[in-house]
Amino acid sequence: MRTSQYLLSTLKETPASAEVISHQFMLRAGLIRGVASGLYTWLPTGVKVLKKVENIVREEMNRAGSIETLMPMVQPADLWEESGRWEDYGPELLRIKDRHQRPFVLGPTHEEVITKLVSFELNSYKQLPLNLYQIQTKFRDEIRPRFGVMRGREFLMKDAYSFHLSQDCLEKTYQNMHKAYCRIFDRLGLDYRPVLADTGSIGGDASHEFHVLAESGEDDIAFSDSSEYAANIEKAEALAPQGERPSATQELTKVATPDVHSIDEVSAFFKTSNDKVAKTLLVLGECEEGETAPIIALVLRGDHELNEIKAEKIAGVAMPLTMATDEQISAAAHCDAGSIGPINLDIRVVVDRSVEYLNDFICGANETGYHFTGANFGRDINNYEVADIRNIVAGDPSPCGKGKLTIKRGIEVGHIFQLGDKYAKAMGAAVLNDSGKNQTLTMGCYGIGVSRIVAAAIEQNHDQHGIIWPEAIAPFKVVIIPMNMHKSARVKETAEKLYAELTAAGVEVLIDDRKERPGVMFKDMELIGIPHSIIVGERNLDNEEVEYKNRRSGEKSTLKIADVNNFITEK
RNA sequence: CGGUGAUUAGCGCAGCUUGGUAGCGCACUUGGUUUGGGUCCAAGGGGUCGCAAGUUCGAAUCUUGCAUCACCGACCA
Repeated sequence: MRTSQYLLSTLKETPASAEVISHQFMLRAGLIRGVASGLYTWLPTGVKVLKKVENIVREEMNRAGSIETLMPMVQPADLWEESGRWEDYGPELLRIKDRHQRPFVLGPTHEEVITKLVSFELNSYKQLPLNLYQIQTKFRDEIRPRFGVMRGREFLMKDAYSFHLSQDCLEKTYQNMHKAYCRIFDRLGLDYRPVLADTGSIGGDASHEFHVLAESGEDDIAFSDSSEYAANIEKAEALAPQGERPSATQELTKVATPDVHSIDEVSAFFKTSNDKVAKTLLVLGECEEGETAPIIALVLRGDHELNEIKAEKIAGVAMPLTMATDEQISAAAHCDAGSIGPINLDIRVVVDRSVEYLNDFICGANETGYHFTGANFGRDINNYEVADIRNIVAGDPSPCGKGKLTIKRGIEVGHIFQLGDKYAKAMGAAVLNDSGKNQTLTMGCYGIGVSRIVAAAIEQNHDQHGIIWPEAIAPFKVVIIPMNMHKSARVKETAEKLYAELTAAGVEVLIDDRKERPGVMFKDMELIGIPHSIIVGERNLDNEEVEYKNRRSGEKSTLKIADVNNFITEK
């Protein structure tokens, strides 16, 4: 490709709307342009990268025995009514009508379509297991799109669905997909980790997310420092403290604490630390429609944060988790939010494992402006349940039993999980088994955010000058940068010869044949992040040489012109 | 959806307080100059100042409403 005949579209300045580095470089290097919030046009260079990611995903899915299909983005509403998600999915599902006023949705995912398909196409156990995938555009009407294509509303996704008669068979495919995902991210050249993930409402143990590690990631990942254990913080279990709870040494004492509300204020008032204070949050419990929701108290140590996923899983707690309003708080605890405590509270009380271990702690007295000191379980509080409801913090013991946890940020680029029979049951996907009986299928589903990978790769591979593409997904492998080609016939001739040779050898090569000063070319090519540069200048031609520069290492060397082709081809 | 801020040329911004014919840098075009790290000089083209209403002789500027965008929060297979 010649830059003179290409659409390079680089920007010198960073558009003000781009917050994260990948978004800035994607705009500056001419990979994407915004069209509306969360919607982007992919420019030629961006498309080249996107296609490379897509092809690696496709090759490895094919290799793993998955079969490519393509489903429509626009899906009829009745499929979603059949699965129950027309009601459940919420406003993230974009609902549209056709000219006949018939309702449709823009597909945020394709479980409905694929399961319906399979229910028609499969009749016999002999056709199982089956694993189908597609690489296709999804639309999710995110509340807040951000970070460019990292969280866009329209994005490219690879989604695969597998169908089985037995859990055993599903687990085999699941493991196979796990391996295929590792191969994909290995080939992409990314620093990634498979981590245990929450399975949502489906339950079961088997769900993994694949995270690219980067500071700008939106998820917290917990790692053991001495084992392979890694889990999304939503999922990571906080173990109960070891040993016996220390016994009570103080009397329960009510202390006036005027204008003291937050945990920080409480611990400052009592000149102690947050971990000696219990905070009590009131949430709504489940109830029948029209009834008044019961209120449930969740008690955490002052220095810990509530894990909403864990809290939602407690039987009787409303899903989604809903905090009580001020009115509900004063009705249930007879005080303001800043003075709630578990003592003499006549509602259901769930305390975190770490709280139960406390002795002589401080908590609200359920009377506005008062706190208790010297609170103790067993003596002052007897009616309570214990559960794991907090986020783990760095330094907690690993749930696997080995080592302590550290926390890093990750970008979720893949997610695999075992779906069970939720959709198969709803959409009537069943086959005759070997005893001639109708049997509902069990499913797995496996997603990769293809467009998000492009952004994640940049987050992980850049410097102050621009992108440093991993070799496998670079838009071009090599760029030829001629110095003052329009002045020097020798330079032009050599650059053109190398361009022809490399092109003939099947190398993706870009030649910068613009009439630009060298500095402009260098800056642009570094911004775009092409891994290898060949610089052709008068300076080296007398020796039949050109200069080579590596984008990642910065390493420079001179090459004999005759050796360039082999040198680049072997890279 | 709550909070914050923004909206003036393709991009980055000034002008608004104190109303009076719309500016700067980059990019673009032309000519010259320069040529191994975003040269320099000159001349150009490009904007009904987000939209609507109001105040006023006169509105980018003041008032009101709306829209869009971004950030923080909540939310998120």
